Amino acid sequence: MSDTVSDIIRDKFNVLTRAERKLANVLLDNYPVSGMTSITRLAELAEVSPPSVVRMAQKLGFTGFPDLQNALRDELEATISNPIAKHDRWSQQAPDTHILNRFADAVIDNLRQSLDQLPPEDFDRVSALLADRKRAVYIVGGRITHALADYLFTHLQVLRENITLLPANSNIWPHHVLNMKPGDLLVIFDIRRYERDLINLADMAKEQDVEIILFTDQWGSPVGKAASHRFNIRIEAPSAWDSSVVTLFMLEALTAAVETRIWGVTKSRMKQLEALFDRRKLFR
Amino acid sequence: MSDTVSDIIRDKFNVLTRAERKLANVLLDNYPVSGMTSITRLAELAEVSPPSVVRMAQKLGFTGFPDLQNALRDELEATISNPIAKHDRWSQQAPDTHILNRFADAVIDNLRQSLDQLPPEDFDRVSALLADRKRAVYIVGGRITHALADYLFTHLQVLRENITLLPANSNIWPHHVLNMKPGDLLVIFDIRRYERDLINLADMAKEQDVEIILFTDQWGSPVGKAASHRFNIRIEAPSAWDSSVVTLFMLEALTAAVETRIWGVTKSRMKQLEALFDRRKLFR
DNA sequence: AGGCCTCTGAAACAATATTTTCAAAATTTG
DNA sequence: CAAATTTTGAAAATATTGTTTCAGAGGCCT
Repeated sequence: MSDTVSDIIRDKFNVLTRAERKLANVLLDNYPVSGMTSITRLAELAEVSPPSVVRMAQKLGFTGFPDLQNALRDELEATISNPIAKHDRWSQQAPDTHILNRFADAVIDNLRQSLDQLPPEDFDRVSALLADRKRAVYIVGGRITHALADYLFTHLQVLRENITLLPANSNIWPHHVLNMKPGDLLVIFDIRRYERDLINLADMAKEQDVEIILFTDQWGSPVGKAASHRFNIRIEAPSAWDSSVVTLFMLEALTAAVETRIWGVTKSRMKQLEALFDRRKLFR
Repeated sequence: MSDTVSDIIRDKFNVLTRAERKLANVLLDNYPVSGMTSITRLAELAEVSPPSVVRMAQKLGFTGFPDLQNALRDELEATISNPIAKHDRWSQQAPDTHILNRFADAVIDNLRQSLDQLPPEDFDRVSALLADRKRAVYIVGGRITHALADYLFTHLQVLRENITLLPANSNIWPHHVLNMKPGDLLVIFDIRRYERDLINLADMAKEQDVEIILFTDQWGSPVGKAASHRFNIRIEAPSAWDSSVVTLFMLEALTAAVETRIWGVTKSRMKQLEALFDRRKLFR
């Protein structure tokens, strides 16, 4: 890799003129952000004239000031960007363009950006709610997200009692709303295309003072208005569909957090479950 | 201290328009360096017009684009000049030890190792099999993996005809075996604890010359003996359970690969599906 | 399906930024 | 010390960026 701008400046410092050295000092001080202004302000800052800035840029080997500025920005980007985003190839054996690698890129990007947007306190608040055993939990998904709802249900059900998975058929949702008490939780999955029935359900539940936890995409389902907690998850993928990978990630992390909070309860439930399985000889 | 630009963007994300959201995404991706270019290049990057950039800047409360850019630069300076602040953006929000970060580490590790172990040719062979419309596809999962089976089913069903999801109840599996013809495919999910009924099912299917595709963990389900294709996936997680995230990743990548192979068929099926949905007014 | 409304980008325009020119100031050299 | 040389910034020229206007596109509602 070639030299950084600061390397070049230090290299050529002794052939710089008085005005140019003033500039060099300003650039190196608070590097490289100080170089991210206009040539005019940089000149003012160094108390030299704009032409001096141009001359120095050219002396350092750039075609002009914008060229130097681009170099600075690229360096900055390399410094700041996340190390996890920088990988060579996921599957060393497959070419970059193989769907596996393209998918891996997309998913990691989604993960990084989703985490970036999620304040940990929000996450903690939701895990606390789910760990509150006085609150019944209802879970519902849409056409595609039904499998995710199912997954969360399967896991939460082991952790604690009072978990209900609403059926796919929306006709009988009102029956379940009937059972909901104030303070209960309704976990809704709604990813574009947003489903009409889910909005109705959310509104009905809201009227009963049920707290709604929503998993949606970065654009945000209209259910968001009724929700008290919202996870906006990036779902982009090199495919005709969206990716649910990061959503599943959130569910697992959430499950793990709840598990930690009520480990006493969970532990004894898991033991009991083991015993039941043993009696049925379900596993080998 | 006042809000950062990224806070403002997230706050107002739901009142942003389509073009503005594209921009917001570009800005938040590689934040805040991506905002340090000219308005023209930023617009190009987000594939919107320069005026949209100005409008968004004003919507966010700045007088214009330069004003927003100054705010970004000030933030950048504050971040960089503070030696204690980590440049790692994940940990800016959550400490390293937060379950979210630990989970993310684990998942990325799982992904890397799973991809390393998977010869791309194997992956391609399986996607070719699933794209072969002469073969019927049966899908079955266990207690935990049932949701994954469901997910694969939902997606494959749109791609092509002749997909069947076996019910959770193993009593009626033999009925389905009865229908399987030589060359048909049986996709089995079996992750520890391996389930007894799945082995029986695999054996029965094998006797009918059905090709078995197995998704399992790094230790390998006993179904592996009967399987002609096997995905060994890392499933470790900082939790009492295993993680299904990478398995879901594989399913999505596989779906995307199949989709590419039979795009002609898939496209017309998707169109038809859209029309059916429209008639039902399922979505808003 | 049609009308209303919001959103969007092309193009014109305005404001800056960057570069060039050139003469004066500073520095070096004999 | 004065002439030659280099360096410098004011000002003009040029290039680019940022903003406004406005007509048409596209979405949303009835």
